[in-house]
Amino acid sequence: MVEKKIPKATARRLPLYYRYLRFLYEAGKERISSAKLSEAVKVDSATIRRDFSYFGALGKRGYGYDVEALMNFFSKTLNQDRLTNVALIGVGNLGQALLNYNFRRNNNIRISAGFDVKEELIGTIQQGVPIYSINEMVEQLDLQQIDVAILTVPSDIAQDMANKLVEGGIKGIMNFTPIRVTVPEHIRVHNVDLTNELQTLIYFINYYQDMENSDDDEDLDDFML
Amino acid sequence: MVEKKIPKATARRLPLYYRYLRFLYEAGKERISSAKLSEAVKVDSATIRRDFSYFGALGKRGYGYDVEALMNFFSKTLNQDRLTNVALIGVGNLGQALLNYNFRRNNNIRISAGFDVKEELIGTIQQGVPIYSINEMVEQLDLQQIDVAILTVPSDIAQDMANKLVEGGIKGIMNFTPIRVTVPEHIRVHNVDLTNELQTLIYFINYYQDMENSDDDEDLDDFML
DNA sequence: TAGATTGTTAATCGATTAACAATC
DNA sequence: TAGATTGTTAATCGATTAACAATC
Repeated sequence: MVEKKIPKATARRLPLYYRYLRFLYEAGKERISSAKLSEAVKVDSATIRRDFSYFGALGKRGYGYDVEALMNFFSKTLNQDRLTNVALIGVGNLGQALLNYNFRRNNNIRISAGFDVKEELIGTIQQGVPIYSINEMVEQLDLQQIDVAILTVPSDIAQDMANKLVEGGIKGIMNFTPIRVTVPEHIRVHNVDLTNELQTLIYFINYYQDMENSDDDEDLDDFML
Repeated sequence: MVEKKIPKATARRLPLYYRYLRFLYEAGKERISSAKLSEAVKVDSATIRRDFSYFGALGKRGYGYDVEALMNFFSKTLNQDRLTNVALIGVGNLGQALLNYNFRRNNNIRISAGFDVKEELIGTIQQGVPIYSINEMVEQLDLQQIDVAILTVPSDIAQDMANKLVEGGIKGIMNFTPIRVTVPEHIRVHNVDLTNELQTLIYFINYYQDMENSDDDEDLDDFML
C-alpha cells in the first residue's frame, strides 16, 4: 500500500531522482549521499532527505543511500514495472511532435492511440501509432483501457474534448491548450502552457534588466524563476 | 520604472490574465470583476486582486476593472509592444515541432533562428526560419541580438550548448532537456521536462487509485496536482 | 443612499532549509 | 572509536485565501 500525504512538490521531483539514480547505476556507482545527489539534481540536500523520508527510512546514517536499492524503490513507486498507454487528442503541429518524441527514453510511457477530425489522418498510422476519428474516442479509450490523455487540440474545442475524455473514463489529462478546462474533481489535470511559460521567462528577463538600471539592485534573486 | 518584488507565482499568472482580457476585449466587454475573472481563469478571486495590487490600484471599488485599460496595462508589462526574437537550439523532433508551432498566436514572440549540427539542415530554411551551424551560434546570437533560447538538444550536449549560449550573451534559457544545466547566476533558466511532467501526472493517478482502495479515503485533495 | 467590489489585513497553508541529535 | 551522513526538529519563507473596512 502506498504511503499517504506525499506533497505535490515532492512528487514532481521523484522522476528527477529516479533518472539520476539510473544514471548512477549504469555508471556502476553503489552508494550516493544526499549532498552528492544535491549537486547533480540541483535540489537542496535537506529537501532531498525530507523527500525520501516520506517513503520511510531509505538510507543508512553515515553511509548514504544504496543506489540500486533506491533506484528499484523509485522504479516501483513510479510504476516503471508496467507500461502506461497514453492517448493523444489532436494530431496537429504539437501533437505530431509529441508523437515523434513519444516519451521513449527509457520510461514506460507510450502514446498508443491518436485521435483527430482530419479525414486524411483517420485510419493512418503515424510514427507507429494508429489515428482514430474523434467520434470513436469514447469507445476506443474504454476499449483500450487508456487512463491518460494528452490534449493538443485548438483552444475552441478544448472543453468539448475534455468532456469526451471524461466520458471515456480518463483519469488524467495533460493539457497543452491555454484553456483551463473544467472536469469532475477526481480527474487530474496538468496544464503545460508553452506560450505562457515562454512569456513568463521573457517577463523576468526584462524585469531583471529594468532592476539593474534602477536605483537599487539588491534582492535580485527574488526574481529568479 | 518597473515595480519591485513581483512574486514568481504572480508573474506566472500574468500571461493567463492578459490572454483572457484580450478575449473579453474582443468580445466587447467593458468591465470585469475579480469574481468573474476567477471563474474563467480558475484562480481564486482574492489571489487575482492580490496579484493586480502588486502593480498598483488598477480597479475601481464597487465597479471592478476596466477591460481595455487593464489589457493595455498588461500588454505593456508583458512587453507585447515589441517583438522578442528567440533562438532554437537543436532542430530535432521537439525542435521541429516548436518551429512549426512558433508561439504564433497573437503574442509577440517568434523563433527567428535555429541551430543544429546536421549538415543537411544547415543553410536551409525550416518553417520560414533559417538554420545555422552550431559553430556560428555565439556569433549569430550576438549579431542578431537574441536574448532567449529554447534548448531542445540531446541530453549529453545540453551543458555544452548552455555554455555556448552564455558565451553568446543569452539572458534566458527555456530548457526542454532533463539535464539541470549550470549557468551564471544572472541567467534565468526555466526547465520544461515533458517526460517528467507526464510521469508525475501518472504517479498521482495511480497514487489516488491506491488511496481509493485503501482503508481511509479522506484528504483526497491533498494529492491534486 | 444602497449595493457592489476593491485593496489589504490577518490567518493559514505548504515548501524549503539550517542545524543537529541519532546512529551507522 | 572517529567520521560521516541520515532523519527530523524548528525556523523561515513564500503563496493562498477568508474576511472586511474602504470607497466607488
